[in-house]
Amino acid sequence: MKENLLSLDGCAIKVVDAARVEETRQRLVSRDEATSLSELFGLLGDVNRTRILYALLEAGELCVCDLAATVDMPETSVSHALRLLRTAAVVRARRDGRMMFYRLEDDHIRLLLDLTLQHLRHDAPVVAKKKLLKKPARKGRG
Amino acid sequence: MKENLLSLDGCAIKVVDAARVEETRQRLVSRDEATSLSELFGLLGDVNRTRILYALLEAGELCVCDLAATVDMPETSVSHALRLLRTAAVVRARRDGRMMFYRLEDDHIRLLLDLTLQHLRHDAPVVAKKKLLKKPARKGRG
DNA sequence: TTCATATCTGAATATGTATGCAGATATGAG
DNA sequence: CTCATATCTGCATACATATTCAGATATGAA
Repeated sequence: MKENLLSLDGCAIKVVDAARVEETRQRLVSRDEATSLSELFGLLGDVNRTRILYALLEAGELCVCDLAATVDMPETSVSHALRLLRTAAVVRARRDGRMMFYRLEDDHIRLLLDLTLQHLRHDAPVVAKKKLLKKPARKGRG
Repeated sequence: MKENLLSLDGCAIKVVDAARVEETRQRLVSRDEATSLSELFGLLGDVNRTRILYALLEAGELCVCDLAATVDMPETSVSHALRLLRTAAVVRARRDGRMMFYRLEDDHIRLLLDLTLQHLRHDAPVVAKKKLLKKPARKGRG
């Protein structure tokens, strides 16, 4: 009999390795941190914002209209996207006359984008792209 | 007169630095790559999945029930989350008897999680958390 | 075989989010 | 001042996504 019961907020949950669960729970990121992390990731989880960010990674700094031209999107959409990214301190804005120039906020962001792109290019398609896999087709991945 | 016109798919868009736009467009990640990248980021853009991943980062390997206990979520929710992560090759599953053990797929993922957590902890709150800024309060920014 | 356990899956709904439009704001020129 | 340009913002809707439930599958035990 390996199973144990671990009581969490008054609700008993069956666990196998209670010690490891307890230890992991203590070292786990807090809910607030997890929320912040997921909000950051969520911002990158949109194709248009992603393209904007990688455009900035390549270009260094671009104004809204050039950014819109680069990623081929209406300026309004780019502006909406940039607002979210700016609010989350993923990009930084600088005004020059009537124009706003945007660039990535810091090297953490650049590294994050670069690392993920490397991951993608080395590890092949990340997502099946379709509506998940209709068939499990669990084969060559062992 | 600095402005130029750059024609893209038959639609003229005003740009400031046409050369930089053109160069950036050529070096920009493709749409397919951007889609894959954003899908990966999108997977991390959910608090529950984020907590699951950081739990795996701490624990190394956990079965579904221990994972559920660790992050304090119903097993069904954890299973749903794991399916998405598994499909995207973010986590890897191993069966042992009736149980499935999950761990992070590779070091890219570990590095990504670690880097982002460092970014968060060094750079303070990533997102304002509220409904964006209610007041523009555009004042001291000049 | 039958039963119990651990996990998975599909469907419904409820919530969140992106997109485009219309108008607002900010800056520079005259 | 007025006008034009560059960007921003709020709102509405259309789309996507998380969550939950009920039932399915897979494995082990008897």
